[in-house]
Amino acid sequence: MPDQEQQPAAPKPRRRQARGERRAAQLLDAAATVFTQVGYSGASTNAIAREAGVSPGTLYQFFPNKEAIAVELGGRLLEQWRAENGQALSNENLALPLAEMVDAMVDPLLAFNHHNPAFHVLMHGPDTPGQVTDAFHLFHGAVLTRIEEIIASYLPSSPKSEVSRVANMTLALFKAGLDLIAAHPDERVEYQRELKKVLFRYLDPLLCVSAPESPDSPPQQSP
Amino acid sequence: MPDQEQQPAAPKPRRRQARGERRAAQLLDAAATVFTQVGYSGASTNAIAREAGVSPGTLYQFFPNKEAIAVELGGRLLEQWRAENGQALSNENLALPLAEMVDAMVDPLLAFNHHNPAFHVLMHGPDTPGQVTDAFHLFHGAVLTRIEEIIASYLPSSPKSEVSRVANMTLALFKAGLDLIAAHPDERVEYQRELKKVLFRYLDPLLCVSAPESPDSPPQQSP
Amino acid sequence: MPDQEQQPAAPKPRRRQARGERRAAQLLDAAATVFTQVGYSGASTNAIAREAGVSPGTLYQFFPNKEAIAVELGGRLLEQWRAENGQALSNENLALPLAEMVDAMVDPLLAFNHHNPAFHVLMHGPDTPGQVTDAFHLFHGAVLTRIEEIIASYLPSSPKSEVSRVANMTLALFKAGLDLIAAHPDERVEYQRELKKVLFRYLDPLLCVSAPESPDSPPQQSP
Amino acid sequence: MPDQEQQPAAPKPRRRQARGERRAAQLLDAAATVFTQVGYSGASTNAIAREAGVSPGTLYQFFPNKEAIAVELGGRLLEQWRAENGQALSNENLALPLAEMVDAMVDPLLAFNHHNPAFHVLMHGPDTPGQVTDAFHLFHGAVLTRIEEIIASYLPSSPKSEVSRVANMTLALFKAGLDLIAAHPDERVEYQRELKKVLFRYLDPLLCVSAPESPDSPPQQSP
DNA sequence: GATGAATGAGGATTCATTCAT
DNA sequence: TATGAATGAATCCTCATTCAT
Repeated sequence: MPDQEQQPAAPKPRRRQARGERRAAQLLDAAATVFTQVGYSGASTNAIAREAGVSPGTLYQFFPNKEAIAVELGGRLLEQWRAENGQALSNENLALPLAEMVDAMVDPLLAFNHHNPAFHVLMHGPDTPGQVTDAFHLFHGAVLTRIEEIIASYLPSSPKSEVSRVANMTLALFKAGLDLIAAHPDERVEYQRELKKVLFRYLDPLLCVSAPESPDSPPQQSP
Repeated sequence: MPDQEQQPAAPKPRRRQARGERRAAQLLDAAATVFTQVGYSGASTNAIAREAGVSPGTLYQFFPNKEAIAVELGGRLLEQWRAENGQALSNENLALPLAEMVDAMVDPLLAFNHHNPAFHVLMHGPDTPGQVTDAFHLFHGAVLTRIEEIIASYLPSSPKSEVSRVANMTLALFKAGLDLIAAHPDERVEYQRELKKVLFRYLDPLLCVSAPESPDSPPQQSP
Repeated sequence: MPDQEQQPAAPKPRRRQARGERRAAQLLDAAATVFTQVGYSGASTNAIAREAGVSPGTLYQFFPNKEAIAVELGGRLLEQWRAENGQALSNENLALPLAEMVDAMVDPLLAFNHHNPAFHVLMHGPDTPGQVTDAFHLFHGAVLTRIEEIIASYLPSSPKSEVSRVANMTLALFKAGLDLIAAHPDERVEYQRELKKVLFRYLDPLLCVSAPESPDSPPQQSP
Repeated sequence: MPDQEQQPAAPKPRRRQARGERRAAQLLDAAATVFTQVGYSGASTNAIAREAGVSPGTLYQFFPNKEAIAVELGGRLLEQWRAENGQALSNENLALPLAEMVDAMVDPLLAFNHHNPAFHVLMHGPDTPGQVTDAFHLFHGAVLTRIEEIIASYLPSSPKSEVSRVANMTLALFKAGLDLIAAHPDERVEYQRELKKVLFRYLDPLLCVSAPESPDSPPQQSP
C-alpha cells in the first residue's frame, strides 16, 4: 500500500492523504458547484457536503469553516491556472506588443473562467462587507499581484502607486467583462471582443507615454 | 398628536397617507443605511425596521418583502437622480463632444453615489444569483435604458444589438469604477480620472466610425 | 387596556409587557425546570423553549443567549428571595446570637432552595470553566456580598480581607450543605441540622475573639 | 523500534501490553490536562486524543467512552494517592488526636490536589446530572469509604447511618475547601488553614461525646 | 396603522463514536 | 494496533415573515 506521494526531503509528511486528499478535492469540487449555483452567501456548508455526498461532519474534518473552503478553492484555482497557462505567459508574453498581450491574457482567462465558473464567484466575494476577509482578499490579491507585475514591466518608469492603480483598474475591467459574459452567455464572443477593446484602449496610451521607443503609437493623449 | 409635517403641494391628502408616506421614506432611509453597512444579503428586515425605529410588523405594512424594499429604494434613487440631474443631461448633453459628455455624466453620477452609497449596493445586488430577480433587474435596467438612449444618439446607424452591447459595457465599466472608488476611498479622485479615461477611450473610437460628421474626432480630452 | 405597571416617574416605560412579560416569566420557569433536570450545560435553549411551549425563536426575542437566561433567572431568584425573606433578616437578625442567626438564615434559605431548585444549579454554575462568566459570578457575587455584610457586622474589627475570606468560606459551606441535601433528599432534616452545626461551630469561635463581651464562648482556640 | 520502557517487576508482559499500557497512561495524562483546562463536559474526546498525540480511534481502543476515561483516571489518582500517602495514614493516623489527624489528612490531600488538579474535577463531576453515573460515583465512593473508615474509628459507638452522614459532610466540607482554593489560588495557605478550622471544629464535638476515653478532648489545635 | 410576539425551518459548527484501511 | 475519515444528530442562534392585539 504505497503512498502516492513522493517527497524525498520530507521525512514525515503525514500520510493523511489517500482517501482524505480525495475527499478534500471532492468537497472543493462540490463547493465550486454550489458557489456557482447559489453564490457564496447562498452556499450552505450542509449543501456543499450534500453535493459532495458526505455528511456535514466530514466537511469540517477538512475545512475549519466556510471561508476556509473559499480560500482553498481559490488556491486550487490559482494553482490550476498556473499549471495550465502559467509558464507560457510568465516570461514570453511580457515582450509582446500590447494587443497580442491582451489576447494572450484575456482569451485563456476567459476560457479558464468558462470551465471554472467558481472563479467568477471568488473574484467577487460576498456582497456582505465584513465577510470579505481573508478568503477573497487572498484570491483577489494573488491575481492583482500578477497583474501588477505585468503592468510594471510595461511601465517601468512609473511610480509604484500608479502601477498599482492601473493594475487595479485593469483587474476591475476584467471583472466587469466577466460579469457581462456571465450575464449574456449567448453573446460571449462579442463581449469578449469588446472587453479586449476596452483593455487595449485603456492600456495602450499609458504605455506610449512611458515607452517612447515605440514611435507610432496611435493615440497621443496630450500633444 | 398632531403631524409635524408640512407638505404645501399636497394640501390634505389624508393624514394617513401623509404619515404613511413618511414611514415608507423612513424605512427606505433605514434600508439605505443598512444596505450600505452590511450589504443586501447581510441586511435583515428586522435590522432595517430597528434602524427606522419601527417594529418589523410595520415594515411589512409598507413592503411585502425584503426585495420590494430594494425595488422601491432603487426607484427612489432614480427619481432623486433625475430630480437633481436629469433635466440638464437629458437634452443638452447629447450634443456635447464625448470628452465633455463623459465628464458631464461621470462626475455627477459619482457625486451622487458618494452621497447615496446605497446606489452602489443596488447596482450590484446580492452575490446570490436567483435572488437577483426583480429588484436589481429593475434598477439596473432603468439605468441601462438611459445609457442606451445616450449611446444610441451617438451611434445612430448602429444596430440595436450593438448599441445595447456598448451600453452594457459602458455600464459595466462604470460599475467597475464604482467598486474601485469604494475600495480605495482615499484615491477617489485618481480613480475617478482613471475611470473617465477608460470610458472615453472605449467610446471614442466607436463614435468616430459611425459619426463621421464630427470632423475632429481624434480625442482631445481636455483642450 | 391599562398597563399593569405603575411607574409614575418613568414617562415611557415601553409597554412591551402584557404578553411579553408573561412569556419571559414562562421561559424563566421553563429554564428553571430544565436547569434543575439536566443542569446548566445540559440545558439546551431548544429544550427550554420546548418546555415553555414556544418556538426557539421566541426564546431569543427575550434573551440574547443561554447565559442571559441564567443571569435573569438568577436575578429573579434573588428578588424573590428578598421579597419573601429580605426585610426580616436585613436588620433584626444582625443583633441575634449566632445560633439563632444561623437558624434564621439557613432554614429559610434551604426552604427557598427546596422550592426553587434552580437556586442550587445557579450557585454552582457549569463545570466548564470559562463559561462561568457573568451569569454565575453575578449571582454568586450578590449572595456573597450579603453574607459579607452580615459577617462584617459580627466582626467589626477584622480586616476586610479576613471578613471576605470568612464570608467565602461560609458560602462554600452552605453550598456544600446544599449539595448534600440534594444528594440525600431523604435525609434532608438530618443534613440540615448538620449544616447548621458546621456553620455554628465554624463561626462561633471567630466571633468570640472579636466580641470579647460574650464571656462564656465554649471553644478557646489558643489558651 | 525498541521500547524505551523498563518495567523491572513485569519481566516481559507482552510488548503490546507494555505499549498499550503506555498509551493508556498517555491518554489519561491528556485527559487530566484537558479536564483541568475545560472541565469534564467541556472536554471532548477528540481534544483528549489530540492532547495525547493520538487519533480519536486509538482513544476508543482503550476506553469504551468518555466516562470510562474519567473512571480510569479516578482509579489511577486513587492508586497514586495510596502509593504516595496511603500506608502512612492507613494505620498510624487513626490513633492521632483530631487536630493532628486533620493536619495529617488535609495537608497531603491538598498537596496532592495541587499537583493533580484533575482530582478536583473528578470530585465534582459534570454539572449535568444523569451523566454523573458511574464515573463519579465510583471515585466519590472510594474517597467516601476511606473517610467513613476513619470516622468510624473515631465514633465506634455511633450508628452506621450517622457515621456515614458525618463522613459525607466531612467530604463535602473538604470539597468546599478545594473549590475555595481553586477560586483563590493566591490565598491558598489562608484557605487551607480555614478549611482545617472548619473540619476540626465540626468534628471535635462529635468525638468528645462518643469517645470519652480520650480525656482531654477540648481542642488543642497546635500545642 | 402600529406593535412586538411568534414562528420554524435553516445555518454554521461540534462531538461522541464507529469504520475502513 | 493505529490512523484519520466518516457519521449524523444536536447545539446555539438567525431571519423573513405572519399574527393577535
